[in-house]
Amino acid sequence: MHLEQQLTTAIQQAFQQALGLAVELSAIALQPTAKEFEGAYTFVTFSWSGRCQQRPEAVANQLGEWLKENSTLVVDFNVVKGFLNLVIGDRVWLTQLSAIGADANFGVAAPNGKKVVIEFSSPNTNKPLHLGHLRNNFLGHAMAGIMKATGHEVHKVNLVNDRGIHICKSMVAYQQYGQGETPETEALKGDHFVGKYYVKFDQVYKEQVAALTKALGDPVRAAKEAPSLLEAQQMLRKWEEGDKAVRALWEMMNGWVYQGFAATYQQLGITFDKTYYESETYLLGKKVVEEGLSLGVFRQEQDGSVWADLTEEGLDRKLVLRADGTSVYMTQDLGVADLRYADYHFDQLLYVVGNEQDYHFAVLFKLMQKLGRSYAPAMHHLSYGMVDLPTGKMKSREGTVVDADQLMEEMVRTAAQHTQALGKIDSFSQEEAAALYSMLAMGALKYFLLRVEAKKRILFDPEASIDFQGHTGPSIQYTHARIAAILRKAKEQGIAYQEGGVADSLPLQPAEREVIMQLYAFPKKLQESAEGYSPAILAQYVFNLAKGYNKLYAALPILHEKDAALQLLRVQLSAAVARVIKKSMQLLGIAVPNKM
RNA sequence: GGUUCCGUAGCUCAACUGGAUAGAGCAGCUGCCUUCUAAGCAGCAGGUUUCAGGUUCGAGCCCUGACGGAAUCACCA
Repeated sequence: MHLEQQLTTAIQQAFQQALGLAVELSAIALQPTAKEFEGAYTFVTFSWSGRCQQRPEAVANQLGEWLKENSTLVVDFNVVKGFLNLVIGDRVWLTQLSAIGADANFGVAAPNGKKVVIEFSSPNTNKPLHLGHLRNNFLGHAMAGIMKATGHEVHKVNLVNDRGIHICKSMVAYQQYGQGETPETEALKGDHFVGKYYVKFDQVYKEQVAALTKALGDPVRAAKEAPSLLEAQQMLRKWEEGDKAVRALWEMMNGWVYQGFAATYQQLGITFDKTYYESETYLLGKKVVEEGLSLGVFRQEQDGSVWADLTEEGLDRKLVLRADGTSVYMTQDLGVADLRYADYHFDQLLYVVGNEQDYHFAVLFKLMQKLGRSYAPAMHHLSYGMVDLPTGKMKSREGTVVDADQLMEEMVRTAAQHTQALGKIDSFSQEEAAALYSMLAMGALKYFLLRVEAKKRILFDPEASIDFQGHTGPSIQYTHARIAAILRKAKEQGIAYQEGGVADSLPLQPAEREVIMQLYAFPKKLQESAEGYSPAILAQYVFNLAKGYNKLYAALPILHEKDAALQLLRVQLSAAVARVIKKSMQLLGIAVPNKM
């Protein structure tokens, strides 16, 4: 049984025996003891003072006495005001370390039979990925790992936004200005090649609007009637009609983009179990709209448009079908939700989408509920803040974006410079070195984006490059490499260690105890991370673990320890830390090296 | 204007869901590599947690109201 459970049960008994009070187990909460006091767990007695008719200190003292006397876990206690600090015996911690070592899958929960679908990435096929997309991808991928490790059956799905007016804009621009160019002739990655025309369209469009505004004296009309826009709209209609030439152009350009995306995903280390395309799903919602009409959930206006009225729920009126019968975003999402459920019968459906769509999802979930979908409560929006620049929001059309491919390239270069300057990997082949640079670059980037709580916006200053020192991915990766070196040497020196079988009668140094406690907290942190849909919790955890280990590393000899039993213990402890660091980072989507 | 989210050290972020003297990293300053990887460790300095009230034994966290920032409220996606 878990230590904390054992302790709360013991405290329950202590209340009964020492104070004659029957207390519910769920009412007893423990917290970690603050660093400046002795002890591992703290029970706060202020709120019990009334029920016990005694001062908090008195309650704490009596509970403490009883626990020290009767609990095998508690070897000592101290009371500060209403805080009862419980000291757990070293034997207990060593036993736990032994158990951690013996469990090859420590922290990973057994399958719980719950099915989770995580939708993330969902790129548009008219432009390359930028830093904001990276946050989405990393969050989705990390959540998938975390949910899997907490026992869920996880399905990662991508819904590619491959149709619509924005795609047609790139197509129009290419048709007019492309002159037979291809990614090959221009030596450009496919997504960047297509993105170039999306930007080109916007330039042309703006010039036309400006000219037209002068001619008409009406900026609103000009914005709607600019020839390039009309062409794009015309192209969208042709696309929907299935016009052969338009479809061929569309397929060719999307094909280029997919090639580019494949390379980017490859470098990101991100994969999907299934990819959906909007071009195949955008019509699905129309049936749901009809169903909603017959149920009275939606209402049709004179002009034929269909609306949902959510004013009673504190939301607004929302369009679900245009007057001309074509779909809007919401129409599509209604249909796709049903499709997801039909495909997976999920217990949870997680949408990783930016907070600019908070309202959209609030409406979507409410509508699914009103439509009587049993799975409506299982839908959740993992909303995250934008990645902003000092100059404001990133805008693809205006070219004010931090391009993902370019950023990764720069970071790989920086990683290479750092590594070469330190000169610790001279024995590496070119390929090995390149793999390491990439691993470190991605570690820095991913950790940078994952360590911040999802809902907060991130400010990224392109002038100040992402660090490789301090509270960063590479510093955690470094800790792993350090331990790996120790373990290699231990083997060379013939120190035969098994991770289980830790001697339980050794005295522990504070640094060792601290690290064991941190290791022990891993499953709990993982659980919190999953329940809170928060990779940041795991990211913070693994940094603290690495920091705790580095402290130990600086304070105590490991292989140089003369006492064989202590030496063995420290090697075993090191091995366990390496394993948990590796696992945590892996769940976050970050690889760790054995040498750097 | 309505709704939602955010506001913590010069900067970037934590704070175990209401607990003890609010902690890390970066930047600045001081030390530590002829013992295991210095991408590390030890230390100094840095705070009226935006402000004003309230609830509570106890508030960065909960409530009310200001102030500042962001998103959204489209027959856009």
